[in-house]
Amino acid sequence: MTEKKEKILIAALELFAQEGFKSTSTSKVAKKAGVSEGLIFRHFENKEGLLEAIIKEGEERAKILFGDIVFEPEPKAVLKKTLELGSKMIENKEDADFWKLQYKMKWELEFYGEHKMEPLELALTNAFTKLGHDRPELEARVLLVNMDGLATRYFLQKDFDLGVMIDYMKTKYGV
Amino acid sequence: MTEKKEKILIAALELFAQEGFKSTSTSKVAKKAGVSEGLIFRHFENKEGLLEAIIKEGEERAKILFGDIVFEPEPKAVLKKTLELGSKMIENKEDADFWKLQYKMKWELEFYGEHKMEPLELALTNAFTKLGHDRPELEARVLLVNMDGLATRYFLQKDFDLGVMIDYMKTKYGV
DNA sequence: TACGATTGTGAGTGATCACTTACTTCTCTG
DNA sequence: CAGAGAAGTAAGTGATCACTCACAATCGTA
Repeated sequence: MTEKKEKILIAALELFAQEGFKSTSTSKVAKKAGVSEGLIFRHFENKEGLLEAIIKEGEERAKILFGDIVFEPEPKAVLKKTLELGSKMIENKEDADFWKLQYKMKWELEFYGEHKMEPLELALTNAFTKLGHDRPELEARVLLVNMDGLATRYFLQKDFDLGVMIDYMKTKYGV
Repeated sequence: MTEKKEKILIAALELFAQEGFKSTSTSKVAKKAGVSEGLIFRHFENKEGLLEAIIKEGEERAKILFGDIVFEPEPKAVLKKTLELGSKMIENKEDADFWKLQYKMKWELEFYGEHKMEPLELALTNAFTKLGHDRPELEARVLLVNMDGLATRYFLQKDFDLGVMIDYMKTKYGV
């Protein structure tokens, strides 16, 4: 990975997360990265290839984040860690940009990457089962739907206080 | 409102909801509506003016939907009707397109129309107060965040069963 | 029916899009 | 240090973009 290739990836992540994929021109990415436009197409097959490279890099982040939850044996700790995912996703600028891009792409490409969430959903279902819930699979889905709602609000509503909401939900779930 | 102007609005709503605002060209709208591209700019100042006209028309829908909840005196009925909003939003194709467009625009333009939700949030806070909740304003926000999550899933996840989720949440809230 | 206003068309406009090409500069290795 | 391959550039390419303009058809009304 050369220095300029890295600059292209970082500039593209930031711009795609801010303005969307289709609305960001390759010339804009090149300008922001401080390279010639042609270089983008030397390193990536096309504009979509650039997006794929960003997503692929980010999926490593997701594996680390989710892994910590999936292998947690204590059911209450599973709930706690899931709720705290929200804070972890935005701990630094590049992470926040990546997760924002993930949500943005869902709407731009109309594709919900449900398979990515499957292990998390299973871990939550398992946790709710252990905690004696009547409909653990629905309870798990409610929690995940809630997380989607929290992400929507956090990324789009300037004054939304994510911390307060997560704390409140923790007390609701008793964790 | 001439017949062709109406056709432009309907075609644009469908295309904007499907492919997004920026990614839909005016020539595509004209083709779908069966009119010349120039006519779009005779009836609307520019492409954004066309979008504004669609949003404005749709806001009447929102007022009707929300009004029924805001003026409901019985607190449990407020919760019930709020949860049932989800089903009402997608009762017919044009309504579903409009609400999908609303969510899509939030992400495309990065602007959460929080003021639109204010009366609903107040009504919910009031309902949770009457029902004796400790933190009614947070409880109201949790419910609205959940609705955002449900919308995200319904519009983006093909196999998402909205009815089951709404029914389950109704039992959770005891309504 | 005459005529002004509105509605509608189709062929433009320059700007910008993703991407290519011809070329130069750097870097690494035998 | 020669030379090959990788990295990088600048100036293009045709296609498509939002939008305009000159003109024609249609309409409401006096």
